[in-house]
Amino acid sequence: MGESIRGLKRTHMCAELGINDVGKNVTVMGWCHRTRNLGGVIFINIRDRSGIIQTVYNDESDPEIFEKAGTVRGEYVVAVSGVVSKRAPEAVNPEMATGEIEIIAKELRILSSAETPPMYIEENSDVNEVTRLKYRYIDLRRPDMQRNLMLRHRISKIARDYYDEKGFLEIETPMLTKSTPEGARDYLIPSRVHPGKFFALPQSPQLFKQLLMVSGFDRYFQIVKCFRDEDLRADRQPEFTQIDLEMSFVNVDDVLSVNEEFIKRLFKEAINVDIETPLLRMPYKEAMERFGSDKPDIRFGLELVNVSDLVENCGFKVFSDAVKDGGSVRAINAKGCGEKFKRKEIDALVELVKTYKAKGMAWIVVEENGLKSSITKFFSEDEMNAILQRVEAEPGDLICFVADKDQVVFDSLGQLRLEIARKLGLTDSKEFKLLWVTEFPLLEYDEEEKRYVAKHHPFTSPMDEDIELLDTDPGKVRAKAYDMVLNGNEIGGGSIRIHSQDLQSKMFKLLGFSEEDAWARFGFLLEAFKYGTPPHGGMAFGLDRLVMLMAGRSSIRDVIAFPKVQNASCLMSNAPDSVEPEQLKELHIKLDL
RNA sequence: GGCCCGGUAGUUCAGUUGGUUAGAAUGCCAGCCUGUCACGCUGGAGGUCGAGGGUUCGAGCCCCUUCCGGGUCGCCA
Repeated sequence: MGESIRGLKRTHMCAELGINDVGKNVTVMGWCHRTRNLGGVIFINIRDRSGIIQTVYNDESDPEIFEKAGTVRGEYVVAVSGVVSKRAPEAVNPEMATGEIEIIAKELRILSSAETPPMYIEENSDVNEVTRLKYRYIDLRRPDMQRNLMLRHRISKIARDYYDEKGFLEIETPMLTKSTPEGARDYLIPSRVHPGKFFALPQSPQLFKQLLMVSGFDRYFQIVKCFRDEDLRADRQPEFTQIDLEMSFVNVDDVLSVNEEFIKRLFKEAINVDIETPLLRMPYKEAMERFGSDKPDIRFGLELVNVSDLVENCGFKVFSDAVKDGGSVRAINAKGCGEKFKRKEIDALVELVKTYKAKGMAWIVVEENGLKSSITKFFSEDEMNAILQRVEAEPGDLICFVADKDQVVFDSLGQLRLEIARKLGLTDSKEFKLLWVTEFPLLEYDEEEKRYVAKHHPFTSPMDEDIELLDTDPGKVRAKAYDMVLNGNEIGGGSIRIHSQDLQSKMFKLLGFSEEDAWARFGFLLEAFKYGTPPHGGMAFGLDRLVMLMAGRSSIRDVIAFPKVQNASCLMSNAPDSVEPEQLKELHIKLDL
């Protein structure tokens, strides 16, 4: 049981106080961060979300309050009234924001006692994530977690202000929507009123925001939860938040410029980082060829080099066959790594590329007086020299090759490039390199389903100059689609949408939907498009990822108050959980486990 | 669904070739201490070694199964 707060009013947050407040009577309230009992004097550090301040209790001057202070334990919630006083010069704590002052306590109330917490309340504590998430409310007391969520708030606030100023309206779209089988798995919600029928939680407000364009709202945005029932990753949660927006009467340039200005302003106002605009724009094809990724990390080089033409007729069948089978052979020159990396580390890189379906990785260590490699014997001296020249090899370098289908080569070397950069310490989380990746392919061929699927979504507009290819070579069609990429992370993406019915029908046909299928799934949108549709397009930012990167974290769980763990459950609330048979009966659901 | 890593005191970890009563630090409790700030000193309590089974004279350690967590591949229009 705690004491009453009656008669006390908080005057300041702990860390608001400073040297200018000396002499003032103040009241602070917060958690006991730490106590130091020296026998005749007790110090209690009080913590709230602003920070920490030291309060002092003296046996001689006030025995009653001193005795009470002696009973205070960690994480007790207390209210302290007293006088702000300047610390003696030798007692100043330069490590502390409020280290020049302290509160000489006149009144102490214990508002709530506390059991010993299951973890330390301190910056960057490396407590097991199970404990952190089970007791998330305590984990969130840690100063770094509080900063993360305060940064998240600030980012949302800046987004609202910015888009509001640019004429965007925040309009809510439904959470109970219709399942659309394309794309990610939906979270389903059974309908009590309609036995056997289900709502789906939105994977994104895509269709609704397009309808808002049909309605003439012209510019829409929303900070909105989205849901995807897929497996989790360090940067993927089943429920996540997007800054979602859509604009009418625009082309690609219009969308990119309004959003890169947002990012510029966001970085400046939230974390005081200057971003140069306009951002670099790189076509998808170039990103793949140079970086092996559609979300290239351009903080460092280590670019891919195509050596296919040099090895097409060489004696090393792995290389020559790859080229003859329509694939390629590409290399990364890991500068200086021939000297730095031990044989074991190189073997680990070989294992890494195998994860991405490469059958292996050939490598050459360039030494002062020769080459160390198992593949040199397959090449003539001229061939080898041409390769070394192409990759600009110098003594000390490690040259890594992958030969395979282009997609495998890109995937594996793209990941290899990131791994080498990490090992070399080239990825500074305080450095922010942004770019747009543009001209994505409209379609991807799905080997399993034996048909084309939309790379972005089926409403994405093809590029005007490629429309004719829709009939002849759909795989080559580029889309008016774009991603914003930050340090190798996709932080946002969008497209100009199709607003002509003819083109939309053609799209559905390409994707293998019959007219009936298309209408069954997206009829309300197609119907709407009949009644006057402006050209429109938009994008969405992944708020969680954006906050994560701006906070310098490597998991989005660190910027989400109550995240799910890898099996999509909540360790704190134990959701999802079973329900009463009556609830299922009402929903007309029988379990088949 | 696959692969990799992890689970030992409240917390973070150590634990040798399988061998006595499973240790350290920190936290917690008690006592002492009037300027500390990760206060200090002294003492104390605290363990289902994730769970189950097996091998063995003997298992924290070896084997099998399983649960939990993390990373990742697949998946994520």
